Amino acid sequence: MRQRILKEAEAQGYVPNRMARALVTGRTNQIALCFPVVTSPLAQDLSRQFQKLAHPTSYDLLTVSTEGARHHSGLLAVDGAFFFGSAPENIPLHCPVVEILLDLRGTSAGFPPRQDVILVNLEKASRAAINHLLERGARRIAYVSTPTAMNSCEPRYRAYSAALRKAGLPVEKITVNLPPDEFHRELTHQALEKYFSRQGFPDAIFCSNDEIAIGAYRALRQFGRRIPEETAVMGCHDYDEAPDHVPPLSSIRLPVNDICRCAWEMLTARIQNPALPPQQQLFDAQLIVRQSSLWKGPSSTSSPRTRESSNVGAG
Amino acid sequence: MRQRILKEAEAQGYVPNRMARALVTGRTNQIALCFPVVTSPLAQDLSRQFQKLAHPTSYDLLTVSTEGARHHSGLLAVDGAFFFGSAPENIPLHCPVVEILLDLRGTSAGFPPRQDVILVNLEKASRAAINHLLERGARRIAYVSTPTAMNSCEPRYRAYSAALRKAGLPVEKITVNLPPDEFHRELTHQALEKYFSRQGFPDAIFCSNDEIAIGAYRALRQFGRRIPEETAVMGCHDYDEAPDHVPPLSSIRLPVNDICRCAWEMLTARIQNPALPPQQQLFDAQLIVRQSSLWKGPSSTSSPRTRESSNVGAG
DNA sequence: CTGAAAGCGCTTACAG
DNA sequence: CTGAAAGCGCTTACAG
Repeated sequence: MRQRILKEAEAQGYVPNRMARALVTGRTNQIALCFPVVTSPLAQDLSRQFQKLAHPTSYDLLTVSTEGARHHSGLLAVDGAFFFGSAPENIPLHCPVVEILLDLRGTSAGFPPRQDVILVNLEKASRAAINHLLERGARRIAYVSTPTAMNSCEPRYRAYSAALRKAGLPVEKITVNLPPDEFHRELTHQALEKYFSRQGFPDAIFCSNDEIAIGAYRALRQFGRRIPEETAVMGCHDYDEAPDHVPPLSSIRLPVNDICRCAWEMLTARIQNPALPPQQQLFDAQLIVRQSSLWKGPSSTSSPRTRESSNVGAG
Repeated sequence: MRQRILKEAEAQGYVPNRMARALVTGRTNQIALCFPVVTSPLAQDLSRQFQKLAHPTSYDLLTVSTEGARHHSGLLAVDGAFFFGSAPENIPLHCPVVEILLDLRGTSAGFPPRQDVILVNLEKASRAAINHLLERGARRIAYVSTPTAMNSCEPRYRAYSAALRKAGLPVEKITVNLPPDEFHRELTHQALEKYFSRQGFPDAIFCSNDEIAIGAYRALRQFGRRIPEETAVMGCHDYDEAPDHVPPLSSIRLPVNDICRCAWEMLTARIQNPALPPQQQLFDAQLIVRQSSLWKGPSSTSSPRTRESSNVGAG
C-alpha cells in the first residue's frame, strides 16, 4: 500500500523540499567554500579541486566571499565550511570548519590554536627560490606584491627580506595596488612599466603570485628586456598555465590537490563525528625551476633585442 | 521593550536560521550555477563573472554539475538558476531559470521555445575564423575537438565543414577524447603528437576551445613546427591567458561579461516578477586575430628550427 | 505596540 | 505495516 503511494509520488515528479528536510534533520547537504577573494586564481584552483571532490558525494558547494561588507542575512545553511586564509569570525556559521592557512610559525602572530587546520609552509620554498636566484648571480632582486603580501608576517616577504639581509643586499619592494576582483596582469604591467622606467631593471623579480609574474613578463617584453637572461622572474602558486608561458615560468608550487583532498577528509570526518580530536596537517610548498628564473647576467649571450619572438625549441 | 530584546539577541550573537526562514518565506537567497562540467575553463570564467555580480547582493551562489549520474537528494534550495548548455530537466528545480545556449537556429534541433534564454551565435564568428585562415592561404585545415563538439548541430563544426565544402577542400577531423574533469592540455598534446606523426601537419588547426589550442601549441613545439608560419592555430573562447601565450593566440571571443550581466538581470527580474513575458537575448561571438593564425605557408622565412625560444619583441 | 497562534514541508517517534 | 501527532525555527497575520 505504502509502496504504491511512493511510486505514484515519484511518477508525478515529486521531489522532497530540501529546506523543510534540512530544518528537521539539521543537514543541508551543502558545504561552503570561503575565500577572501573568490575570483583569485588560487581560489579558482581550490574551487575546482573541491568541485571534483564534491561531485561523487551528495554535497553541493557554496562559494562565499569573506571580504567586503556583505550583509549575510542569517546563518549560512551549510553542514561544514572550508576557510582559506581568513578567520571564520566574519561569517555567521555554526558548523564544523577546516581552515587552510599559511604557516606563520615563528612570527609574532604565533600558532593559531584552531581545531581543524591545514598549514602550508611557504617560507621554506620561498627561501629556496631566493637562494636559487642568488646562486645564479642575481644581486638586485625585487619583491613584487599587493599590499596584503607586503608585511613582516607574510612568509614570502619574510623569506625574501631575511635572505637578502643575510647576503648583505638591499631589499627592493614594489607594491602593486590591485582591486580585488580585477584582472591583475594589465594593472601589474602598468605599475611595473612606471617603476622600470624610473628605477631601471632588477636582475630578478620575485612575485607573490603567478598573475603578477605574467604582468611582469608583459612589462619586461615591452622594454625588450630578455627573460631570464637579463631579468629573471619567479612566480608563486604554479598554476596550470605556468609551463606554457614563454619562457616557462619558474614558480613555487602549492600542493593544491593534496591540500584539498586532505581538507575534504578532515571536514567529512568532523561532520560525521564532532567529538573527534583536533586534526592538523602541514604541507610544504615546492620550488619548481623552469626557464624564467635562469638568470645569466650582463655577460651572457649578447644577442640584443632584435629578432621577433619565436616559438621554436621550447619543447 | 521589543528593541531591548532584539539588541540583547544580537549581543548574544544570535543569527536567524536560514532554512527555517526559507521554509516560511519561500526564499533561500541562493542561486544555482549549473554547468555540464563545472571545472571547464569556460565554466570557471562564467562562475567568476557571476561571483562578481552576486557579491554586492544578498545571494549566495551554488555550483552544480548537471552531468554525471549524481543523486540529488531533493529539490535544490535555490530561488533561481542559470543553466549553461544543458537542459534543466536533469535537475530537480522548481524555480525561475535562465538558460545560456549556443544558438542552433537553422539546424535540425530548431529554436528552443524556452522562457528566458540567452543565445550565443558562435557560427558566424566560426565562419569568419575559417575564412580568415583560407584567405591566409591555408588549404589543409583541421578541426580538433572533443566528441561532444564534433556533430552536425555544433556551430563550430557546422561553420567549419560548410566553409571547407564551399572552398572545395577536404574536411579533416581530429577527435580528442578527454575525461571531463582532467587537465586537457597534456592529453591533447599526446593525441596530436600521435596524429601528427602519422598524418603530418595541417596548415592550420581550428580548435574547439583554447585549452585544446594550447595542447596543440605543445605538440607543434615538440616537433619544432613554427606557429603560425608553418601551422596556424585558432582557439575558441578567448580566455584571459590568450594574449600572453607565445605567439599570442587568435581565438573566438565569447562575450562572457555581457552574457553574465544580461543573464543576471533576466533572472533577478524573473524572480521579482514571475508573470514577466519571456525574455530573450542574442549575443555574437567575435573573431580576435592575434599572431597564432597568421599563416605564411612553406614559402615564408626559411629560418628553421634552430635557435632557442626567445621572448624578445612580443610587446 | 506586544503576545499567542498558525503554519511553511518535512522526519521521527509513537500509538493503533 | 500504516496513520496521526509532535516538532524543527522561523514569519505572518490576528487578537489583545
